[in-house]
Amino acid sequence: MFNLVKGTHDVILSEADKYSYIEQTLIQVAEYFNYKEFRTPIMEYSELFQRSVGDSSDIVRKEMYTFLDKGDRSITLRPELTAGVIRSIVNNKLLALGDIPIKAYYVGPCFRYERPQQGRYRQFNQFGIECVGVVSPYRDVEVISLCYFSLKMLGFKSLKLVINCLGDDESRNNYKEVLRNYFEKHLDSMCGDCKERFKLNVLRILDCKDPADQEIVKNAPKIEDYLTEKSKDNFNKVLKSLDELGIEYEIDRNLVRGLDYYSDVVFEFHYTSSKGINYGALCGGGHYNKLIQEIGGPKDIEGCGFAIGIERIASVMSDDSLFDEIDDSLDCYIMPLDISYQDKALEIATSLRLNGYKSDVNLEGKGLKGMLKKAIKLSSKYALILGEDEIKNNSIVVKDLSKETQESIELDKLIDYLDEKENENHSCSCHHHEE
RNA sequence: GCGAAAUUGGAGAAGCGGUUAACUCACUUGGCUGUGAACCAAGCAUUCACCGGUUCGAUCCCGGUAUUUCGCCCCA
Repeated sequence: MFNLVKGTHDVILSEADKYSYIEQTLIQVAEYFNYKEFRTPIMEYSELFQRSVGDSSDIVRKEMYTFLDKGDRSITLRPELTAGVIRSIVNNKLLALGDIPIKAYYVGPCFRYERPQQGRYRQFNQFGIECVGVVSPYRDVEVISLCYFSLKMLGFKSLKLVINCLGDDESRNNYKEVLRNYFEKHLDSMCGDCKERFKLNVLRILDCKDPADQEIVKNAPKIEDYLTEKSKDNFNKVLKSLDELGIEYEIDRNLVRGLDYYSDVVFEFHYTSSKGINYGALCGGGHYNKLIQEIGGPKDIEGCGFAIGIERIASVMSDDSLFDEIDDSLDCYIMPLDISYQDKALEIATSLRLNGYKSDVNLEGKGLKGMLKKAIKLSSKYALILGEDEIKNNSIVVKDLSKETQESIELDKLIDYLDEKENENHSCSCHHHEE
């Protein structure tokens, strides 16, 4: 027996159904917003992530699966999908076609060397979108609302949007300098991580959870006082538009997010269940001004996107019972009572399948009782019994497992019979609804 | 990377330094030779994550390894 590699998990059976359901729902919403699918490689050159995600991020510093291939090239299993998608947009010169904006959605596995926990794995799946070529703050609103509707579609009721504005380059550079001056005075009393953050990316000190440091952060200069007019104006437009869309938000001036490429609008959606359990952030994203250029694309093209962890969503949805019953029932279960009838049973199954009936055949040769049990276990609507008499008369017994009735039907008329029964069922149930 | 706990059949799960590893469910077979339940009978862990140590003897105690879970860190 082999153990799973630490932090990996099998997604199988009903768990796989859940994942499909989540992904299909997300894809559907993205397509309604006119986003197109992008599938990029799982491996990229390491430098791509160093440049985009940023050397100061924890992802690059300690969480990447990086290795040398046989040609001594440094390869990394993607820790997130934005960088690869942007690279692909740049490499394929999509921006040169003047088709701005490029609206991309993506789903797939990502890899981070982290401590695994419930709903958090080293190989995990992300869904996300990127809108590249953003020239209006309302694009940011579109991205946020797409995210919001996706979560609503999945059944999350009480969502809270947490939002902040990091400003454009000019705003941020001004602000960073002021912050550096401020924190420099307090640095001695701050935690080791913060000392490191001070050197790498001073903004991330704002995120620190250490209570003592939070006190210092409280009195730190605020980004809102250093935003350029343009950044401030854009952010206000975004907020106003969110009001109009009825998306409730809370401004958190310390929301920074761990990836270095964000600028201007950054956001997260937080969820609290009806039972009052706070699950924290379900997804996050934001706007980026320089990322495209950083990856070798044209200057002054901006983008916006967000990503959702499928594992995290599935874990929260399971915990909060947000999954509807997923129907994996069977229409027909064919039970040949003797192995010599198995080929006939397969023939019947094929005909049923071609006519749209999800069918399975018992080829394990149990007794009739055992086969019936199996049919029930598979939650089949009908059990089709094929025995000596039926073979002789070229017929089959159709047993309705919910009604506990059965009839012997000529094989030629089997499909017609089932069609009729299905119609009856439908009209029957419709009748009930009308009354 | 740091700290803590856990790991017993297909599943849930008791158990104790000493040879039948309880109980429940599921499953298999038969009673019932072509019909779902119930009942009855029998079967279902040469083994308690793995490796080593202590011991006359280890599922139990000790050490190591693996994985999982929780917290930190972090992230979405």
